[in-house]
Amino acid sequence: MLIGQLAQRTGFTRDTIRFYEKHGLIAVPRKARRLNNYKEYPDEVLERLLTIKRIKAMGFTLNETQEILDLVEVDQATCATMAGKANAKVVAIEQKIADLVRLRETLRNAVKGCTTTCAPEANATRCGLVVHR
Amino acid sequence: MLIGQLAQRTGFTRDTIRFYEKHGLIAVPRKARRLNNYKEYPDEVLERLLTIKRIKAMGFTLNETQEILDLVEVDQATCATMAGKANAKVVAIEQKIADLVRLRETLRNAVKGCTTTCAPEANATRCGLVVHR
DNA sequence: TTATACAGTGGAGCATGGTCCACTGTCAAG
DNA sequence: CTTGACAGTGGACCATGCTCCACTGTATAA
Repeated sequence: MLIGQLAQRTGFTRDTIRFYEKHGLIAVPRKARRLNNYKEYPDEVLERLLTIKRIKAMGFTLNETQEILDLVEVDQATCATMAGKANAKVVAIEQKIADLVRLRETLRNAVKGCTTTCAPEANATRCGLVVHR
Repeated sequence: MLIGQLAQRTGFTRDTIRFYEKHGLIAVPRKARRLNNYKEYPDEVLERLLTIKRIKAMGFTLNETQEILDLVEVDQATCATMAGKANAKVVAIEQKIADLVRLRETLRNAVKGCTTTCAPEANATRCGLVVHR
């Protein structure tokens, strides 16, 4: 199928698909061209793009996605390997969540300190939200 | 003081300080040069950098930090304004946290589905972690 | 015939926040 | 007098993931 079809069926834009192609996440066989030089994408590319979509939706970067696809390529993407990668990602996500929660508390405390020590129209340089006390 | 001192006392590297200078977050008066052309940073710059540090630590981007500093500049950084910005940031952070929590659940479910339906050495294309079922 | 929508390529640009580099000048110690 | 640490400038480069652009070729319908 042509790239437009592929775009429609994967939800990726043509530009994105071409971007992935440039970066080696997908590839068209050199001979898969129509007479007019249009690329004829085989169905496996559609499958692969849907796979990329799935993996990306799980929070993996394009590089990580690439690695995973490489493992699939050489048939080394075992359940244990993939579960391990996914679990590592869970840990990373939990770290990020913890960081954000801490940040949120910092902000909340700053707001509290500000609203309890100064009037709304007062200059915020006095309440610790802008300047260190 | 010279940039080295400033770096030491703020924890920013010289490069970062110069980067901030290039981007207008700080500025040295055009005349604040020693005879040897070294910049003589007034104490206000030190204060300003520490302020930047504080604001950044609250999760604001450099652009947002810039905006806040601009408000301070024209004395419009009231407690209400600042508390409002901080609260908006809290909301944004909570959105991010919610996204990450959902992502974590997606991953956990994927792992669970994988580990319950296939043996560790099995090919992960069969368990939904790589390919849509 | 011409407008349009599609296809191809290569490369620039965006946001974010620095980091590093080359090349030059200055100053103090040994 | 040389060495080293510091200062200055301008600009390139990094990761991330696209997005857009120019320029060209092809297919189709009015």
